[in-house]
Amino acid sequence: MRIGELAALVGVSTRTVRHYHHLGLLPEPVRLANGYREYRLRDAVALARVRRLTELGLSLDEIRDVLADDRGRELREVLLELDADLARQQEAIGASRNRLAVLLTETDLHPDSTISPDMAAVLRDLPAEGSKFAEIDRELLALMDTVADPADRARMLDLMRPFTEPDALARSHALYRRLDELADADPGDPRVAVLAADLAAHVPEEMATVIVANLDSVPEHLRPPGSGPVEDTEGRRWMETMHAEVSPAQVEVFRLVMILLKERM
Amino acid sequence: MRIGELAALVGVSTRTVRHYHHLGLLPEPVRLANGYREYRLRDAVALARVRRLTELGLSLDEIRDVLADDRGRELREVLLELDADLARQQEAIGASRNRLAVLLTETDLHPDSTISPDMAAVLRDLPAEGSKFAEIDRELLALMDTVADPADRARMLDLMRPFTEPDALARSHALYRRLDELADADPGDPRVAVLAADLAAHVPEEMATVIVANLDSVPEHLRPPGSGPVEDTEGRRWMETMHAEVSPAQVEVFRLVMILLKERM
DNA sequence: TAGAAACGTTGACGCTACGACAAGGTCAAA
DNA sequence: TTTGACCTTGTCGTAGCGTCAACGTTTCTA
Repeated sequence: MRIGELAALVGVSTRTVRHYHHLGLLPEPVRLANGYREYRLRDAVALARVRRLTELGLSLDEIRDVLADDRGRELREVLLELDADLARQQEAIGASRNRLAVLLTETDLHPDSTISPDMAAVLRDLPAEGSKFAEIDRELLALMDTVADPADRARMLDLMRPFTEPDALARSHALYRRLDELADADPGDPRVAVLAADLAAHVPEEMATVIVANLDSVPEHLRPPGSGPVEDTEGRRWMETMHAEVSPAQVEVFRLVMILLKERM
Repeated sequence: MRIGELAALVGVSTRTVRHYHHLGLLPEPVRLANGYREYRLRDAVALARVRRLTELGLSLDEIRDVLADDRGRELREVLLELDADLARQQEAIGASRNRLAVLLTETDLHPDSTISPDMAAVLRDLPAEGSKFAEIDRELLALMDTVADPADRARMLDLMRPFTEPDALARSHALYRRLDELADADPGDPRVAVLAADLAAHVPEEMATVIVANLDSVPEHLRPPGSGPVEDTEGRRWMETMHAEVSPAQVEVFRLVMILLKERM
């Protein structure tokens, strides 16, 4: 029997047979005078054995180990491990399909599959309307939605709910507009302190708690207890990471908001 | 934001980020004077988007297509296809686990996982007892068990059942011994025709039917209607492929058996 | 009997989605 | 000043073969 017949008999390619020779999974048979490999029935049996094991999901390395240790509980252990692995895969696939099912039912409304439907609803209720800072908030929300784990995500959605009510929404946009107006202002501008107070008042109790609890993720220069105007570079760089050009006055607003929220606790 | 922060924020390695740049999944951000990449929030959002899609099981190529065509039913089609694919995988894994479960309960009795438990039982009932031809039959059975599809496998097991009865077994071994005895005999030996007749008589009706129906898988020189002794090389090479050294007399026995089975129809 | 088609041989590169180096340059703290 | 934690590009490795390339052998056909 030559390599093509053998391969056809067992249902693999000749390349596969040679590959198994190369890895030592299948002994090299005798060669004819012309250099062709000459196989016998036992080779077909051995090859079929290897195939069965691969179809069970064993890696070729594992198969080599099994064939080496030949017979014994070694195989049993490998199979048990394999079964556990397959169980995990099944779970993972099931989870993926669940997410897919949700996406597929919602994808007509929101063709962006990279955010959850719940968050998509929130984002729809919080339009940016041309404000740079509103856009930042939207991006932050989208990011946290994809990055946070499900529990945090649910918590965050809870926190955002108050902002989707109509009059809260109107107030938000007024505040965004006042922030945008400070683009060319000085940090000492009288509007800064007023806006900071209004912003802090606009933050619901629960969200304020969360913000204060996470103050250490805010750069040093924006954090209370600090006094005096923010040094330009540091806080500004952080804010600009958030994608927009930020003026010193705007940076100062956020520093004051942080202080006010902290004091409210 | 530098690459390390970005990666940590989204939960991937820096290598992954650079890989996505290389594949064009993520735009290269501006470089600082020192050559470092400087990221902004939008990059984190984009990266998180890619991650979501990979976690859904899309390949990076598919993601690039989705991002290029951006928005639209394109994505929906990909997701539907993906879901079908995952369903297939689930089925395949389920089938594997079923086979594994069977194997794991039977593996104590038969530590060879490459043959089905049913066939293992048949092989246990058909010991070779030192006969070369019995060994060939065993190997053929093992091979067909791993290569054939389930329906054929079940059919084959049915066909083999008569041979596992005690007195059929005894008769089989007597015949195997007589075959072995012809190792050095001449094709014209008087025992040849007698043994062929006894062998043919030993084959149950159903199996004879199957053999005759598949005569075309038997090499030319062993097939009826032929007369006169088999030409040495062809049939012999085929028999030897079956792993044992075969004498011309033994080859002739099989040729006669084929003729007798055909006549019986 | 010649040529083509269908086999066989070895060797090398390609594919996925990065991980793990190497061999450097940059930057902040000790 | 040195150490350590970053950053840069580039290359090799992974699993299980598919798919050439470049060549020799066998077999069928005109």
